[in-house]
Amino acid sequence: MRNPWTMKMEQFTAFSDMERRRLDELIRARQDQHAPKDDIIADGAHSGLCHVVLSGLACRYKLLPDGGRQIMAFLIPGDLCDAEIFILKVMDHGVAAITPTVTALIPADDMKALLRETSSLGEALWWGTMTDLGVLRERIVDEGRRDAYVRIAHLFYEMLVRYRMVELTDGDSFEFPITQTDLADATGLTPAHANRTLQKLRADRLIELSGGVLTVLDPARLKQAAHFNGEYLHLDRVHDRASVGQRAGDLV
Amino acid sequence: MRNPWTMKMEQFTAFSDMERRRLDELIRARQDQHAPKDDIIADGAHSGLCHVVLSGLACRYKLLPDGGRQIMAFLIPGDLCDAEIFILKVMDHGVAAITPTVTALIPADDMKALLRETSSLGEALWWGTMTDLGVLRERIVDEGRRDAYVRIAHLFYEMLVRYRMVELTDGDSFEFPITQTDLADATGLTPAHANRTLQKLRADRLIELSGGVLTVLDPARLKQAAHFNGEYLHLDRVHDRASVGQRAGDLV
DNA sequence: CGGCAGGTTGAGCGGATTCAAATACAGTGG
DNA sequence: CCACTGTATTTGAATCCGCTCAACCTGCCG
Repeated sequence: MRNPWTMKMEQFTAFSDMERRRLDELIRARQDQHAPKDDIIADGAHSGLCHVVLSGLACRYKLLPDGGRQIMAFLIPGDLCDAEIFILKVMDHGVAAITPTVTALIPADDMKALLRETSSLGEALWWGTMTDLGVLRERIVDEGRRDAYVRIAHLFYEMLVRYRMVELTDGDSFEFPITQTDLADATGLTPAHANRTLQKLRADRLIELSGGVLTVLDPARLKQAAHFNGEYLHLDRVHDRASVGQRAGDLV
Repeated sequence: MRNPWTMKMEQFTAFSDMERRRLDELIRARQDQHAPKDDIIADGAHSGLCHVVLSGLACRYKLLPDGGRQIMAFLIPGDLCDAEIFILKVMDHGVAAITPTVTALIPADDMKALLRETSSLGEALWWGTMTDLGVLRERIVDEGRRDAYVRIAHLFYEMLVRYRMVELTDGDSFEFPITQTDLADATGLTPAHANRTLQKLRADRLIELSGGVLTVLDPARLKQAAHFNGEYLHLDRVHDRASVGQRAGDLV
């Protein structure tokens, strides 16, 4: 059982056994637990530590002067929370746990040392960052030009692909325990309207969402409803892995 | 007169004279001109060349199945169009010229060679990428939680800061020759509504926009109206430069 | 002069919001 | 086992921001 960080990066690059062991060491050395609603990284912080989500669910967010909140990204196992730590002084947003979340803490210096040793990691980090950029751009299209129905459908389909990358899907189901308030904050809707739209998706038999588990009933139809085109996730370089499950690349 | 790329990166890092000369060489070696509406980089392309905007105005965009367009970012002199070229197979969006635009073409291999020579450039590229991420996140807040008035005000104030970084402002004026259609596509509004909102901004004496020149009449009030907090641009590490003009950092 | 792109304006519509109240549900303590 | 509590979800009605679609204007250029 590989750790989700390595697993995600192997969507793009191939590590040697030695590299994999080094990554496992980094992940195992120091970990932290976070309760729901707690900040994993506070806005404005700079700890010198890199955070990788190992289990649970977290989000990047910004608080607004009027008390509102905008969730800019969901972070699932395998995701790096703060690539900016290498270069920037402070975080320009916060990262908070949504469910109980375990993170690995990696000293920035250790990471830099490893980056000098192995170019695969550098490439994988660069790939991860470029993919994050792609995801953000897609979200801008969502909020700018797609209505609530398509927007939520798009988010759900993207999450299906991302969870499959780290082999946390069970068929077309996966644990995604967000509240409708979270969903509203992520999509730029009000909770009331997110609720109504969710009901339409359920009525159309595209998804089921209850008990914190999201089930995609018809991936092909959801993909179509979401106007989803997965190029922005850049899974086209996935190399063959001895994976028992389905491959994320098949969804894009 | 330094080139705008170097100038922008020097907001963050300090180059030696030798590094500056090498950068100038790279910029001068090969350039290209682009007419308005022409693609500088097509969606799906992969040329092995990096593009840096030297003059003019361009945008990142995606076309939608219904014929709509979403502009995800404006690219001004000094901006790198395609950092993804180092690692990804294809572009997941297009870059098009808005006005006649001159770009420098840098072979990815030359760039990589220079990256090995000097760590300053690597840091500056990483900083640029992290800043791009920050800008995208801020745009998500714009479209998700701010109304048309604040959204446009925010865009204009951000552009003021960015233009000042590369010393292309004349006081609080700068050339920003976008059509209202472009503005609408960038903010997720319709041209009609962008027009009405623009008129409110003019009526409130916050800005003037005509003849392709945007003048910020009252930076402090515009900043307030835009709910602008410039942390996400990460100008806090700006080192002292012998700049004759105003400093972008003063605006954030 | 005609054509065209960009800008402006108006009327009517609708998706999403606001605000409120009702309902479901899990956890907790009596 | 059942009230009690707090949180999440659901529903309703009124309202509004921004959209649609259309017409009209302006300046520029061939």
